[in-house]
Amino acid sequence: MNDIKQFLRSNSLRPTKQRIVIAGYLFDGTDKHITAESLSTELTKRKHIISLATIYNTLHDFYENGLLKKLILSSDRVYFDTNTDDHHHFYSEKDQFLIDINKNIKVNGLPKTPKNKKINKIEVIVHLDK
Amino acid sequence: MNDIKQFLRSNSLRPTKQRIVIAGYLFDGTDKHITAESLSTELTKRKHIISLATIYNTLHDFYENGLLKKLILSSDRVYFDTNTDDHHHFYSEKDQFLIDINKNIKVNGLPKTPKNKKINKIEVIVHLDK
DNA sequence: TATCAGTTTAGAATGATTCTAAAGTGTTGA
DNA sequence: TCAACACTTTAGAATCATTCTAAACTGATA
Repeated sequence: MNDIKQFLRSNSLRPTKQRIVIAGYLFDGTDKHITAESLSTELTKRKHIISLATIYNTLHDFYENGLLKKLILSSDRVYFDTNTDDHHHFYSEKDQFLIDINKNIKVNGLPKTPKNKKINKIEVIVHLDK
Repeated sequence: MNDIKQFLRSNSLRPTKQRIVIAGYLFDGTDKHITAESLSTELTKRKHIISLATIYNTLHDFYENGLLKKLILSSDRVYFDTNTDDHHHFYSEKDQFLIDINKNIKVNGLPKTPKNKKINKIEVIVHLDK
């Protein structure tokens, strides 16, 4: 709990009740893929009632501070990933199925980066099913 | 024009006025990345007034019939790509910048596909800037 | 050319996300 | 310890891409 406060502070986030609860859940040591909706459901299940607006704010704040990765996989919801290491994903739209690929993937044969641009990150999505 | 009609028919799409216009624009030989909005703007510029609903319907129909690729890159709009070959993309969210990578990319080191799943496609997105 | 299934369309509805502005709360300095 | 204020939270409204509805229209067929 004080760990969490310190953790938030060290990421320039004021440790409010809500952020402490959310961070406590998200960063419990197990990698998680969540959406605003799924996070809200999970917190409610644990008797922590936090408004959706705050959940959106918090996910955004955590993302902006590098505590979460944002995944754009579907047009109807945004996923966040608590694993912020460089990694990739298996994804099944049909089954809402999302698994990290932590193995070291190599992408070979990339052409020259467009003029005046820098590569920020390379994302590999392995789409399953159809 | 009759080419386009045949083209639509051969893809089990009834060649309506609107579809002919849209297909004529989309499949003119040059690869295009479009959104419903950008397509609407482009058609309006060419004096072809087609309702947004029809534009959405048509993009969806073309996609369902394999004439377009769908690209989920941003949470606030869906891109379609007239290049349906296996290929990848450079993408800059900041600049709404999207370029095909047609070179042969190889992704090495993928782990085993999850049980009972089949790989549908592998998508590589090279994110530029930040 | 009549008929009808497939299409188009205006306008309403949807739903995730963002915005607003008012009330609440960490933090800081004295 | 506490006043003061900047930062947060929140309910509810607003936004906006996309989908839905159901009525009018049209390509295909016989």
